[in-house]
Amino acid sequence: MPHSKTLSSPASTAQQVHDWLYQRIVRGELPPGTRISETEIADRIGLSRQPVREAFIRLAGEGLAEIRPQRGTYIGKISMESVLSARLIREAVESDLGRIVAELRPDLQDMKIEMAIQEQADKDENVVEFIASDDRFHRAIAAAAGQPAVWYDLERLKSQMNRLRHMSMRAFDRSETIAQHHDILDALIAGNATAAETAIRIHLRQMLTELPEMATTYPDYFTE
Amino acid sequence: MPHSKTLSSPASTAQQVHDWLYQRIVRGELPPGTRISETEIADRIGLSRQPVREAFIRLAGEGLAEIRPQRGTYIGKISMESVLSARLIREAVESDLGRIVAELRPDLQDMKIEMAIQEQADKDENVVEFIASDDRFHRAIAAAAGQPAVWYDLERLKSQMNRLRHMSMRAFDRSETIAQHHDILDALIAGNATAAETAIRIHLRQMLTELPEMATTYPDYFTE
DNA sequence: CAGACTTTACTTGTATGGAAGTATACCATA
DNA sequence: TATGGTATACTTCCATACAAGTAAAGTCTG
Repeated sequence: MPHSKTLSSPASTAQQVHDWLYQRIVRGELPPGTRISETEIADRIGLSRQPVREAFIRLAGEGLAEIRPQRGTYIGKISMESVLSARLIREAVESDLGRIVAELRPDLQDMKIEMAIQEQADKDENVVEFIASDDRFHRAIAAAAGQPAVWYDLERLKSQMNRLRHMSMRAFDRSETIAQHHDILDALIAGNATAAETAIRIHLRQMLTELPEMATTYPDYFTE
Repeated sequence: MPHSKTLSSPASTAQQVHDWLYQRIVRGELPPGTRISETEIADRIGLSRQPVREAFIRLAGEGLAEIRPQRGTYIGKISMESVLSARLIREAVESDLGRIVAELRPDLQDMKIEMAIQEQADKDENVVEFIASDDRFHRAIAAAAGQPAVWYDLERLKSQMNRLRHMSMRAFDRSETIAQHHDILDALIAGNATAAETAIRIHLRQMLTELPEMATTYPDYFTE
């Protein structure tokens, strides 16, 4: 859920449908190119088309679905271009945030905890939990830099990348990710801004090598 | 329009309503906090509530409107936090892009043209055209870096900032913006990566001084 | 058999009616 | 006058019906 009602509202039906589909898409349970239908989903969960339709509109706005009028709605394929764009943005932003954190030298207990969670999830081969912890690790960087709102913006871009990772995490080793996270955390704790920036840039460039391999393995899931 | 159907589709009614409202919001014609109603707008433009409603949903997804169930829909106020977040992201990303452009040393004729347009728009006090050219100037940086897709992502973040600028451009002098653009362009042409990064960071930090003044001038338009 | 046409079964888009909830004006009551 | 209950006029939400368009299967014709 990108920014689901943090509290109070019981969440409208349309919102619930959206969140449900969002999770399934990002986790790869609904592969790119899958056809989805307003009526079919509405019947399946016992609703009218209207709330389902509104969920589709939201998903399309997030770039996760493509509505082709009078033709059908499809789970959006992963745009190579937009993933590369999101990656570049993350590298630029998070390396800046890393410098800030290294200079502030705040408490980083949260990040240490996430490291432990990741190591456990790696042993258990629990991919979903591993990625969730990875997200929290990176979010903690923004929070430590005093810029928690930045993460909300990055999160939107990350949705496309997360779809990739749910596919690739089985193929690519998580141990390297963990090692890179350690490098980042060490540099932050040491208060070495330059080392932190370097470690973050290296970490986020990892995808540049993974992406082409993914594209050849699952060519149908990509466009461009 | 964020990424309106680039071609082909005659654009659905809902899409047209969305684009219409989008322009009015970003240009400040619909001030933050304004109440809008499905039925009222539908009646005014001779449509049913459905397409209007769907336009509202899109706008809410872009953070430009706030739908309060059973209470009403309002033009979103400008979140201080999210503007600062967007600003930080732009600084990080565009300074990286600036380094790339300075090293590539591509043709920058487009940007020179925009400079001329800005100077003319300044004389004419044509705020809308000035901001449009400003956008194209920054987009050209991304294009020159070989990363045109990055601009699409930044554009979404910029929508909030543009609302501010349409308000502030009358109050703040455009001449300083033009001077800073010249500094950026000079550094890019000279191929000086460090100077380009510095010039871009200075330019994008401008808002840090403008924002507090705006917030005290129009307190009702902001939250947080 | 090949090809153009027609039918048919889908799809999303729009219109409309009512359901559920909120806020305000009104009015009775102390 | 002040206060609390109640009707009323809104709002968005959901369900349903129909309109417009697409695509593919079937059918007729040469």
